[in-house]
Amino acid sequence: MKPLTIGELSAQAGVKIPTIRYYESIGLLPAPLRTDSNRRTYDAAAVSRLRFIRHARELGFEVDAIRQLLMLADDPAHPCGEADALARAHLADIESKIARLQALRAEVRNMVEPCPQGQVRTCHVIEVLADHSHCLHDHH
Amino acid sequence: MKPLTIGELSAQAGVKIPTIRYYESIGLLPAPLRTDSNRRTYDAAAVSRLRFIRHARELGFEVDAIRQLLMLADDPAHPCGEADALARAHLADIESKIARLQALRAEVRNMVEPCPQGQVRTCHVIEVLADHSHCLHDHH
DNA sequence: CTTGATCCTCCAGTCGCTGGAGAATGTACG
DNA sequence: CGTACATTCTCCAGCGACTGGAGGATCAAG
Repeated sequence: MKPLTIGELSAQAGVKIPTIRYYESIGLLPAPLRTDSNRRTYDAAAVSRLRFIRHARELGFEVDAIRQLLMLADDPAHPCGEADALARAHLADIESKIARLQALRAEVRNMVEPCPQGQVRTCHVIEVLADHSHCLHDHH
Repeated sequence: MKPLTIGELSAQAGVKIPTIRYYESIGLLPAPLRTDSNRRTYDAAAVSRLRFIRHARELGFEVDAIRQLLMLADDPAHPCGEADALARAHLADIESKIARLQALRAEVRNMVEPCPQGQVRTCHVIEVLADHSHCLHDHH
């Protein structure tokens, strides 16, 4: 197969060119071969790897977690438990984010709803922000 | 009232000292008076303002939004609609974040659950990440 | 008077990119 | 073959919202 330019890799994987170079610089992508004129050349494996990275990023995995997942993926004989543990930790993280955002939504709703569209002097939004005791919860 | 040091302000408002200086540098907090030996001195109004900022940050408002809210709060005769609009925009943002995280949670659950604890070769986590087509949705 | 806490400024780092400058190539058209 | 334009290269700076360290000055207590 003929090798790909960075632009083609970018198009095929859906990742911007500067981001590809950034991933290389932090060691997520291996440094590719270069042409005589110093341009990066990629093969199909690079497309897969970059898609893997992109997908994991879209799912909210941090770069360090992706680094571990890639190492695991590179070793097919490796027991699955570690990848599973990473994903489960990520799931727990997502769930706590959801819970916090839901509490937050309740606060902000409480802030917005009784606003009588008057002046700032009597505005519930400003008042709530100025005084924490108007909050539904105080754990934040 | 006797003025506060930056450390006292920090303790009373629950905001770290470097963060206070940072807020001053970006114009969220006005530059305070200084002692003869160049130390910052604050009054009770600074505590309120900083608490307002902290509270808004905890509720996830961005600094730019807080800047606007502060200007509104500083002008009691101002109509309430703008503060309300800011809060409502923020509410919509929170709701979309929750929706995205819930979709994400479904993906990651789908990734984790059927994992038979075998080897990476057959690991669902790795497989899903490597191939987007295993996803429940493809809008991400 | 000494010790340790607090404060000052400045600068660099965090994370995950993003984009610009300026130079060197590659490609397409006439 | 020349010219124009697209693409790529490296390096560096910036985003947001802090955080922390270095190195020095000053304060408060014993």
